[in-house]
Amino acid sequence: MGLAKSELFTNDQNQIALLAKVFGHPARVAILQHLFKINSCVCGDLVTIIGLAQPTISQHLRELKQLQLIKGTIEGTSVCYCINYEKWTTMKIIISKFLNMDSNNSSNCC
Amino acid sequence: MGLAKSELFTNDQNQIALLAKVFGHPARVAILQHLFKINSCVCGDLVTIIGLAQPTISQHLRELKQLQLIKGTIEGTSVCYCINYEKWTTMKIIISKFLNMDSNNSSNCC
DNA sequence: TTTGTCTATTGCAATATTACGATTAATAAA
DNA sequence: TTTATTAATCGTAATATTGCAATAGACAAA
Repeated sequence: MGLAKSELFTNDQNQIALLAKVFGHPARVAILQHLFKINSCVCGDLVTIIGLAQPTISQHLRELKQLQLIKGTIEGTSVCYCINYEKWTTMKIIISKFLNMDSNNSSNCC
Repeated sequence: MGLAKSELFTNDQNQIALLAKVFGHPARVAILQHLFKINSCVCGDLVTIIGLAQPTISQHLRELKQLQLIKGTIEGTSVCYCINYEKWTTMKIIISKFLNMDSNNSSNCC
């Protein structure tokens, strides 16, 4: 079907999946890593840095923007992107909570 | 295309994406949460718990097994699944490192 | 052996994702 | 105004994902 049956799952489970999904492509990982590395806005040169076509990068940026993990500011003809640190922190709390499930119990039965 | 151009990215970026992808579906999130919750093997009742058809659950389990995040032990006619704590820890280190990129620099420019 | 139970696999339909060429929209510069 | 630059959107092709019915395979019990 290609469509997840999200009504079967809790809001928490759906939210974790939604956030994780955006990290599920190396281009979006690379974009985020670059934004953190330069620690300021990136205006335009992401296409050159990543190596994918401009519409493709634009599509990946839109997905990151939809989850508000990045912000875009219009600067003349170009657009400057940077990390939305507030949302990044919120996301990190949700994902970390999920990843640290093992801290309670760590006995392996098999 | 539907196919990521993984040759454009580093091994690190591809690995992060690959791991994140498996968490990008609420059913797999729910399966993992259940395995941690009961803290022992689950033999067979995952289909009842999740509410998806048996072949669908089997498919999700296979993806989790491929990344070795879970282990399956044959127990008579049924199969018992449990968390692979070692691999879980390895995965957690990789993802956490990625998520904590913001700890170095946290000044927002826009 | 036969029957029942449980899980994996196969095959397929519906939908999603990825990628990019072509185009559009917006602004800056000439 | 015209031209150039930059990014978003549209349209489309190729591939991936999700979900399930049907089937197969493995084992236990009768």
